[in-house]
Parts: sequence; C-alpha cells; structure tokens
Amino acid sequence: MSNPTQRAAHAAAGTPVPRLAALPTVAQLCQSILARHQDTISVRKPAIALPRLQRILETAIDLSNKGGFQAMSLRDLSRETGMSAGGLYAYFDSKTTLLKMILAEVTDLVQRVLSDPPADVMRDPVTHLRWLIDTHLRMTEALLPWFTFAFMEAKNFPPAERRMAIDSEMLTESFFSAVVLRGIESGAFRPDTSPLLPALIKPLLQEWYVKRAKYRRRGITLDSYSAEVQAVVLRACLPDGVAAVTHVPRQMIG
Amino acid sequence: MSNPTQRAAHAAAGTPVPRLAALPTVAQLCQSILARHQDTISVRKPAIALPRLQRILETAIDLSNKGGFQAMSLRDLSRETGMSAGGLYAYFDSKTTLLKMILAEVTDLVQRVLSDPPADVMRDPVTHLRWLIDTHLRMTEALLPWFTFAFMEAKNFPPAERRMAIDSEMLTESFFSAVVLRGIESGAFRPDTSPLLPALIKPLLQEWYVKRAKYRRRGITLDSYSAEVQAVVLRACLPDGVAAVTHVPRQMIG
DNA sequence: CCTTATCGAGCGAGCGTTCGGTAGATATTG
DNA sequence: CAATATCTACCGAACGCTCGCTCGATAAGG
Repeated sequence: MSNPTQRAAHAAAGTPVPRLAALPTVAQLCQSILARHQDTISVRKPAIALPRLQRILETAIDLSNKGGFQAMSLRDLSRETGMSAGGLYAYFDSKTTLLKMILAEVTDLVQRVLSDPPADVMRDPVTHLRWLIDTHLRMTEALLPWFTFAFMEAKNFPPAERRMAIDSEMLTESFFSAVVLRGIESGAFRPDTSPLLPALIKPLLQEWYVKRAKYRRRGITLDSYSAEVQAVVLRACLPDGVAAVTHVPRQMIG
Repeated sequence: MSNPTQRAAHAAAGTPVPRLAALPTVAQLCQSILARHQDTISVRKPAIALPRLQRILETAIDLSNKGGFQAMSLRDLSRETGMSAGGLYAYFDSKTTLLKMILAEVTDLVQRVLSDPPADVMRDPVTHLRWLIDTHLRMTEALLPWFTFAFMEAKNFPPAERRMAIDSEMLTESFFSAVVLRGIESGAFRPDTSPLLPALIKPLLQEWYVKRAKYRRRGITLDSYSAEVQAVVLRACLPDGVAAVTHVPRQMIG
C-alpha cells in the first residue's frame, strides 16, 4: 500500500475515518469565555460565575434560535434565567458583547479542532480530507445550538463582527484548500480537480446543522450524512475508477 | 445517440445547456404582487401604485439586506423612499405584510420557473438536471437582492411564514429528486446514486447568491460556478467513466 | 367639490441600560 | 468568638429613546 492511488482507494471504500477523541463540553466553552472576558465580567468567584454564565449563554442561545438575537429582549432573558436585568449586566456590559462572546468562542473552537488532526490522519490527503469533513460534522452536531446561533446571527452583524465571521469562514475553507492541493500534488487527486471544490464543501457541512430538523424528520443519521458528503466530495477529486469504490449503503429517502 | 450512456456522456462534456429565454423583470414581479394584494393596497390607480410599490419594495429589500428586516425601521423606509409613514401604509397594512409580499412572490417565482422547462430539455435526465441547476443559478443572479432577502429573513419568521419557506424549499428539492429518480430508472444515472444527492444540491445553489461578494472578489463568473456545480453533481450520479468526460476549464483560485 | 393619495405629529408599548439599594457572605477587630 | 465593618452578587424601578402604527389635516386632479 505505498502507491497513492491504492491508498486512496482503500481509504475511500467506506472505511471509518478516525474520530476526534473528545469534543469540548459546554462547561469548558463557558470557562474559556469567562477567562477571556475577565475584565467585563464583574463576578469574581468562579464557583458562582461559571454556572451563572453557562445558564445565561445557553438561555440566550435557545431564545435567539427561535426568533433571532435581535428579537430576544433582555427582559426575556431575565425572565428565563431567573436573574434580574441588573444582575445580567454583571456578566456583560452590552447586549452586543453577549453576542460577541458566543461568536468568538465558536469561531475559535472551529480553528482549534480542525487545525489539530491526529498524526496518522495527516499521512494521506484522502484520509485527511475525510477527517476534516467528518470532524466538522461531529463538532457541529455536538454543539448544535451554538453553531445554529453563529450561523443565523453572523449575517446581521455590525461591520467589525461581520468581518470576524468572514475571516473564520475563510479559515475553514483554507483547511480544505490545503489538503486538496496537497492531494493534487501527491497524485492522490486528479490534477483537474475543480479549484472551487473547497468552497463547495462548506455549504454541504452547514446544511447539516442548519437543516437539522429536516434530516431528523427523514431519519438520516449523522453517520450516513457524513458518508454521503465524503462520497460526493471524493468523487469530485479522486481519479476515475478509484472513486467508484466508494460505495455507501442506500438510506431512507424522505 | 440513442443509448442513454452515450447521450449522458455527450451532455456532460461541457456542452452549454439551453437557457431560460426571459426571466421576469422586477416590474413584472411588482405587478404580480400588486394584483395579489388588491385588498390591502388602497391606492387604486395602477399608474401611481405600480412605480410607488416598486420603489417601496426595492428600497425595503436594499435596507433589509444590510442589517436585516427587523433592523430596518419604517422611518428608514420612509426617509429612503421619500414617502411619509402614513403614505407607506396605503401599500401594506403591517410591516409583516410587507415581508410576506416579497417572500411569497419569490417562492412563487421559483416554482413557476423550475416547473416549466423547455420541451427538448426534458428529453433526457442529464440535460434536465443540468438545466435545473443552471436555471436556478441564473434566476437568483438576475434577482439577487430578492433572493438574498428571502434567504436571510426566512429564518426568523413567525410559524406560519416559516412553514411557507420550508414548503418552498421542499418543493425545490422535489424537482431535483424527480429528475434524479427518472435518471436512475432510465439507466442514465448509477442505481446506487445517493438518495441524499437532491438535498445536497440546494445548498450548493444557495452558496452562489449568499456568498455572491466572495465569488465576485475571486473573479469567479456565474458560468464557471454553474459548470463546476454541474460537474460535481454529475460525478455523483453518472456511471463511472461517463462522468470522466466532464472537464471544466480551470479557473482562478482565490 | 368630492374623491383619491399623501402627509406628519403623535400615541402607547417596549427596548437596552443604569443605578440606588440590600441581603448574605466574608474579613476584621476587640 | 462575638461584634462590627466591608464586600460581593444581585435586584428592580426608572430613564431616555425608538419602534410600529394611527388619524385628522391637506393637497391635487377630474
């Protein structure tokens, strides 16, 4: 198995790809946010601040995910968290800051996770590409409300935050670009692989968490969705005849 | 050229696909909206109502596309259109109605256009599928602000309008489902073509108008984007060896 | 001169945010 | 260790402002 095409064919043949051992928990995300915003959060004792902040953020995300961030009033948030309006302002100095906390943490998480694949994954581009797809899907699945929030709210941002969202998206795409280029150079991928392919992968990954309800309704599992996207992407870049090996079992159609 | 595989290979080989002769103009969309809302629009003379309504809708869409529909106040709309607050209410009875006018027209347009392909296009599934992709892209390109508006605002709807948006999306997918199924039955597509493929096409089409600025910045034309999406989709469903013929010239990479 | 189309001051509601106040935990003192 | 002083985390009424929307006044055309 030293020749790239053989390796590619093997990797594409429905083999499971290595998975990220442990995704961060919500509590860990909140701890990171708490650390990053020490100066704006006036509550000093972590034993108090951490659970409170987590409750505030999770409630804010839930409320925003039905109706949008703008439509969520701080009175709603106050009622739902059981804290007073003034009490909330011990954890952020403006509603916009609340939004920035969440968004920055999500974009940071994506970078941390995708930039650190297991060593054995990086050995060949096919496995690396499949790992990127699968890991991105699993990450969004585990933190669905957070990614839904980031996706839905990034559009209506003030210029500064909008820029942040765009940069984050470019970064994600660059992970895919890099591995596709590496694959072409090593001969694992077709030399005429479309340069647009990395840009086209992102919307296929977003589709999973944006339309989560639809796929749940149709009984599509994360595993099958991941496999299908991998198959479509690999067919777009593997040499002909190799891609053909990629067979994914037929699933229910909605 | 009577055998399906030969036809498929021919159609896939970078041949241009027939294009829709004439897309509706903005004025025609507004006329349709005016007719549909006779009862809520109090201005009777079409010579006055039509240009005013068009100005209101185009301005509302423009303002909403930076900052979101909620963030656009009727005072903004009043200032930008040059009409008074009361004057605006001769054209809609609530801000929500204004939103519904636009959304209903867009979803209706998609259905009208996609359900009526030229006769020669329907003859083989490959051409039909390519026509659906290309036509959808061209339609969104011609009415970019309208589709951007519909996409960005559909998420934060009250339940009734949300249902409308979901139904519209399902309908679009059903066009792709139908032609893929037909292609499998006729032998033009692989029998193991993923049943998820129709669902995956939609986000690839949305990507074009949602991220329009990004592709403009990179110098990607509609023609090349359309060709790339067609190539990716056809590779996912054509028999192996046939798809290989689909070669699209390499474009600039960003 | 009546109809039609438009104007724009103004209404009540709800928004994000502030701030004086307080209960309970914690530290300091005799 | 009790008494006192201080601090921490939170409360909730109130402020200034903007919102969607209304309605009597007004202008223009046939």
